[in-house]
Formats: sequence, C-alpha cells, structure tokens
Amino acid sequence: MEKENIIGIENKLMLFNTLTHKKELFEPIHSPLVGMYVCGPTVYGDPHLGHARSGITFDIIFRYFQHLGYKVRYVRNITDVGHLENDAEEGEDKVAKKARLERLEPMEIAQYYTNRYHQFMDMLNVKRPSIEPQASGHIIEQIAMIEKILEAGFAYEKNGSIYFNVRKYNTEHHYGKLSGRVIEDLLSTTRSNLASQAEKESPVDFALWKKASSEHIMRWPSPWSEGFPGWHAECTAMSCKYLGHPFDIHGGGMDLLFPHHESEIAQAVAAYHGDPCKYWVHNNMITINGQKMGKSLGNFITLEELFSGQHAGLVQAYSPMTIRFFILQAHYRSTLDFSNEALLSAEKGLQRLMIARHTLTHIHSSSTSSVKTELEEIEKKGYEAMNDDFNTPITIASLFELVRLINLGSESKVSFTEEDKAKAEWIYAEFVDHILGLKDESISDGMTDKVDGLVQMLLDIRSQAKARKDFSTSDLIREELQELGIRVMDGKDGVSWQIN
RNA sequence: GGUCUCGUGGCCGAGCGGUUAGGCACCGGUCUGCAAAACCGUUUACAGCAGUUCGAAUCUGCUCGAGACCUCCA
Repeated sequence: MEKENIIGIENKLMLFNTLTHKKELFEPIHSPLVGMYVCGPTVYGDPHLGHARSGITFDIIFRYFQHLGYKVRYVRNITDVGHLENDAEEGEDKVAKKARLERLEPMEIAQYYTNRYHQFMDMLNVKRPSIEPQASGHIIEQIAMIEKILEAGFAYEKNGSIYFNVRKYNTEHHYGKLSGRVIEDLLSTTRSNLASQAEKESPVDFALWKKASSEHIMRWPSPWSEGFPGWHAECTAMSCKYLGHPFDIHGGGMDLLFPHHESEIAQAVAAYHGDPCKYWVHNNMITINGQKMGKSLGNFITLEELFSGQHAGLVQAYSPMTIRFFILQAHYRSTLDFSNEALLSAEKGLQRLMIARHTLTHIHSSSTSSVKTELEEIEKKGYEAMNDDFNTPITIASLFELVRLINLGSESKVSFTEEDKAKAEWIYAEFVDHILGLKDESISDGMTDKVDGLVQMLLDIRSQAKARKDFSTSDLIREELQELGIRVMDGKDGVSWQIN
C-alpha cells in the first residue's frame, strides 16, 4: 500500500473497455474512489472452473486498484432469484427448480450454494467483495427501477408482467452498443415460437417483471402482480444503489455480454438517463478440448473435483494455488484451454517460484551488487505489465527472471547485497502476495516446527552414516522418508528435503 | 444464417512492425557413494497463399481450420 513507491505508474493504467473495443487510460470518476460491480454466481450449483476464472480475474483488478492506492468499493452480487432456465413462460427459476428437485426451500438452496461459493473462493485466495447483495433482498429497489422505466415510457405491461420495449428504446438510444448486435438481425434470429413471445410485443423485448404462475414458489408483491423480477433487473438496481450512477467498472464473463449486459445498459439509460458505468470489463472463457466449459454442455469441472482429483478427466488433484496460478498464466481476455498437462506444468512452475523465495533467505550477502539493475528492471517490468490491462502472464514471466537470479545467487554466480535481498523479498511481497495473491501452500499448521525437528534429526543420523560410508543405513533412512512422502535431496551445500 | 474472436515451437501461453517472452517437457552440463531432486545452459515457432514495407508472428486481402454469442451459463 505504500503509495510513494509506485507514484507515477498509477496514472498509466490502461484497461480494455469492451464498450469502445480498445484499451483506455483508467481514470476514476471520483478519484481516489473506485466503484466496481461484477456479476456474481447464480447460486443453484457448485462453483466450477469458470467461476474461478472470473473470481480471480476481478480479484486481481480489485487487488491492483487497492495496491495503487485507490479506495475501492467492490460489489459482487448473488443471483438467487429471477434467473430462468430459459426465456419462455414455462421457464423455471434456476434456484426454484433445484429446490423442487432436492425438496428444499429455495432459500436453503441459495444459502447452501452461496456458502459453497464462498468456501471455494476463499480457498483460491479470492478476497471477499466490499458488498455482496442478493437479488432477493433487493426486490423493492428493482420494482422502483421498473417503475422509472415505465414512467420513461420504455416498458409496457401485459397480463401482470412488465416487458422492456427494446424497439422503442432503440429509436432514441442504441440497443446493441456493447455487444455489437443489430436489432434487425436480432429480430430475424430470435426464437419467436416460444409461448412467452406471444405476450411480448417483440421477440427482442425482455422481461423486467414476470407474473408468477400458480406453481411458482418464489414470488413477491408488486404494483402489477405477484411475481418476480427479470434477470437483468437486479444488476442495474443493485449496482446503482451501492455505487451511484454512473460508476467506474462493470465486469463479468464474456458470455454475459449479450443479452445481460446489453440489457443492463438499456435499463440504466431508461431509468437513470445514462450509461451505468464508464468501463466494461469481460473475462474470457475456460475451454476444455477447445470447447467452452459450460453448464449446458455438461463438460464443466467443479472446484471440489479439481481440488480432490475426483473426476474422470483428472489424473490427480490440483491445489487451489495451482489453479490460481494456471489462470493467471493466461491473460484474462484470452480463452484458456484446460488440460492435465497444462495444470501439471503450472503446478511445477508455481513450486519453483515459491521455492526460490526460501532460497533467497539462504543467499550469503556480499558487499557489492551485480544484480541491482536487474532487480529494478524486474520490478519495473512487473508493474508495466500490470498497467497494460492486467497482463499477469508477463508479470509472472518477470518473476521467473527473479527466480533465475536468486538461484544464480545461491550458487554465488551473482552477488546480492543485503539491500538486494531486501529488494527481492519486497518484490515477492508486492507481486506474489499482494497483487497476484499467491499463497505459499507449504506453510501450514503448528506441527511444522516439530516435523522440521524430526526430519532434521533423521538427516543428521543419515549424514553420520554417510560419513562412515555406511550407505545401507543412509539409503534406508532416505527410502523410509520417501515412503512417508518426504523427499531427501543431497545438494552441494548439504542436505535438504521437502514434503511432496 | 447473422455478429465477432482466434489459429505461435512437443504442450500451455505472452507478443500488436525491427530486440531471448515465460512456464512445463526434451536434450547437454554441474552437483552426487549411488539415486533423485535442484540448478545452469540450449534446441524446436508463428495455419497457407499473395500484398504493403528497408524490415511482418505483428498491417491488408484471400483460402483453410477452430471457437464464442444470437436460449441458461463466469
């Protein structure tokens, strides 16, 4: 947080704005305050790799803004109502459907999966947002927003349901400005044979409020009918409630671009007379065998499966930090292809990065430095990469240059002063801990010291055996430890070990 | 069909006109009683064709291939 160390850089942060389709200089509307809203999960199923990607992407953005010294209000919603299976009238609410299938109260489902989401995001070291509003807790705000849209004349009522009049809106504004959709094309490609379409004046219209059918459990009173809000309503109502209007950044997965975010813009313009936000930021998808990992395709892997290895497609379990590192090794706007091979290499790479930090502490400091300039370059490159639309792969690449330097230092091929060592540790703290949020998973419980002592004792005995060329004893100790999952490594400067 | 994105070495993945990305794997070396690990070093690219340019993975056009959105999805 020491702002003075990065002054001058903070004003050069470029981020890609989906709305303008180019990288723009980031300038908060009310600096040093930053308001960011991100579409969170619909809580009717276990979190999967896709949730990890958007969670981590915006966690990095959140962390980096804070790092630059901004005061960030980060709002990420929980969708627990209004998200229908499809847009048809017979479309069932996702949460309600799950509740019916599991014979539970809908709110039990929502709470259960919200908890699960939190649990797994915590494991991934994703910081909790400043505010996490639930759609069901903001029905009043949504109704108020819908009323404003009605007053503005951009919505109409039909049998107790309220629909947004996209075509009328499009005569005065531009429906499609974010997604690049052209309304005429939409009219010709939207499925219009569904039952609900009959109620709409146009197939491109979307629901703001739906009258609940008799069997629909999740329902609230409104001026128009007992019913529930449309999917897009919550984000506009809640983002503007907590961040004002307009706010700085709206984020989410690329798959939400249309119709969700496009419709959010329309709602905000209609209700509050202006775009909801200044910058739109979208993370790309994770693919598996080149195909999007998605619910409808049934090819997604949950985080629980990933962390436990319990999935037919996984050759082993992968730790949360391996997943985090894997995701950060790709730029957030690129698709990222999932494979065991890629995950395995991420695991090894992360390990190397983390081990070097320990190696650093063992470097004998010298009075002269041969790495000072390089350390400065590494730090500079790291920041420049982050400032260039959060290019974490390059930031990580620069950290591996640091790894190389540290390893050379440990072999006395380059020389570190005390100051250099402090600088290197500083880079680790800044980039690895604070910005990238990578935790060292080898540091754990209170037993660590005792295990250290025990292993060290065995290794001392082994060293004595080796000294008198009693290799059968020394090998026995090595093998027994190996059995326990502790690997013994004879190096130039003595014996080291690690738990596999 | 419409809109859009992308094709980089064995794999993942940066790159946005001229410089080694990086990780993993491979290979060579160092270390070692042996082994493993670790470390150091190094090889293999820009889908194809044509064009612009002194110079193109990077710009333009065409061809081929892959994917996303248009219905719910991060």
